[in-house]
Amino acid sequence: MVSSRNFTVAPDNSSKEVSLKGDLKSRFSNYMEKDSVFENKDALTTNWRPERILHRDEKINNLASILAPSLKGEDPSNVFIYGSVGTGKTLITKHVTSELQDVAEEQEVDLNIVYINCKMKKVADTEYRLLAKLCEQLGKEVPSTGLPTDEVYNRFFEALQNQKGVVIIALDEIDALVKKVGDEFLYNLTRINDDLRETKVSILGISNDLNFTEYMDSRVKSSLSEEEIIFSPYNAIELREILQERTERGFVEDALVDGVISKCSALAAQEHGDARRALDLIRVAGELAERSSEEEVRKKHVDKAQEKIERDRVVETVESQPKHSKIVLYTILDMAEDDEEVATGDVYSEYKQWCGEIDVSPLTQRRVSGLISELDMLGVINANVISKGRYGRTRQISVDLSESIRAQIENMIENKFYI
DNA sequence: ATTCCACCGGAATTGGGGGGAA
DNA sequence: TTCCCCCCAATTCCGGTGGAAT
Repeated sequence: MVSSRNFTVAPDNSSKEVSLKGDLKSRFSNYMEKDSVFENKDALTTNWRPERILHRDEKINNLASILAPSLKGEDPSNVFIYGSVGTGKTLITKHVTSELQDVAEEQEVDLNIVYINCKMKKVADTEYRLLAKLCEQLGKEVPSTGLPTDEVYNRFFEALQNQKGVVIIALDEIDALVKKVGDEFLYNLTRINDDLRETKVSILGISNDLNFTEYMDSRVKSSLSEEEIIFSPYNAIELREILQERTERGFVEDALVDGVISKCSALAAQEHGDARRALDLIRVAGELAERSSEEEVRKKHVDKAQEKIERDRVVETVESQPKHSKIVLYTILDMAEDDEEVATGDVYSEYKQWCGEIDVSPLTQRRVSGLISELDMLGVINANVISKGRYGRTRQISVDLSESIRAQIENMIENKFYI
């Protein structure tokens, strides 16, 4: 703040600044005047709610009819929605619940719908935080830490008692939370109705994992999946229609060269029929076209977009890893350069060497082993446990990153540790 | 059919940092 | 201030285990 004030007031060498400012100004105004390929970029993001939702009529009706009893003050059955990423689960849930809410308001029915994404880091990714978030949504603030979980649970209960009517709790990405903290909280949630008088709670769980029920206690399973809706992936044709619809809103006319939409849908269809991916591809392709001052989005931009999305994803995940994870990754990158595949033990001894050089005390092998499997799950490296018979079992670690991504990561880590 | 390596991976625990409430 | 809580990385302990070698 201080420095910016100094900068604008500085009286001397003003000529330099003026011209600099002028440059910047003209650059900004150029930017403003330049014909954008985008008409409304929001329409190309996943949280945009299109007025027409394609290829999901059946699911919408299905969910609507399950939740409808709430308008009569009856508690709807608990629902479980399954489907892999980008199949429209969240979109449909938000759509149906907001319509439901509107009708409830018109009819003056007591209905409260709470939507929480359980994967939100530091927000709803533990039992405590989920309950705290639920309280908050029901209008009862709870400190973000400090209290015993029981206490938060009590406050949540009180908040519910003050609601009256039906409360629908939508828990998105619930599989991630259960895998992390177990299913006990769900058991409590499903049984909460037994103790409530005026309020009725029903739960709408959304899971990316189709085999998720296996992680749950059978009692929880049966009460939670009174109703189930399964979302199957979109095929390439459906994806194309969805993109067609969105791009009409998102891009200016004729901004897309023929075949660009098909290309995006085909690529996304290959990757499990993921509509989110398709949208990301075409949006980023547009951004790249715009950045290189072109007025049309071409197929080459889609290729670049795919590379950029992957690079951003990897760089971002690596950046958010703890210190030692980065060091471990660095040693793996270094070793896998000449050796195709490396074993955990090799990585560990090399890792200890690095730690010595940069004056960091090394972690145990157990921990490093854990870090390696985390990096594997994050899709940064590949690791498979194999048996070398007489010579033990270990992970076979390999790196399958494009040269540019790899270089960028190595650079980032080197800068961080002055290697 | 056994042996036995070089780890894997679950579980329990710790320790330091977040923060209540009284 | 004291005592309690939660969170997360990390440690300690330890019971497995696939399959080449014997």
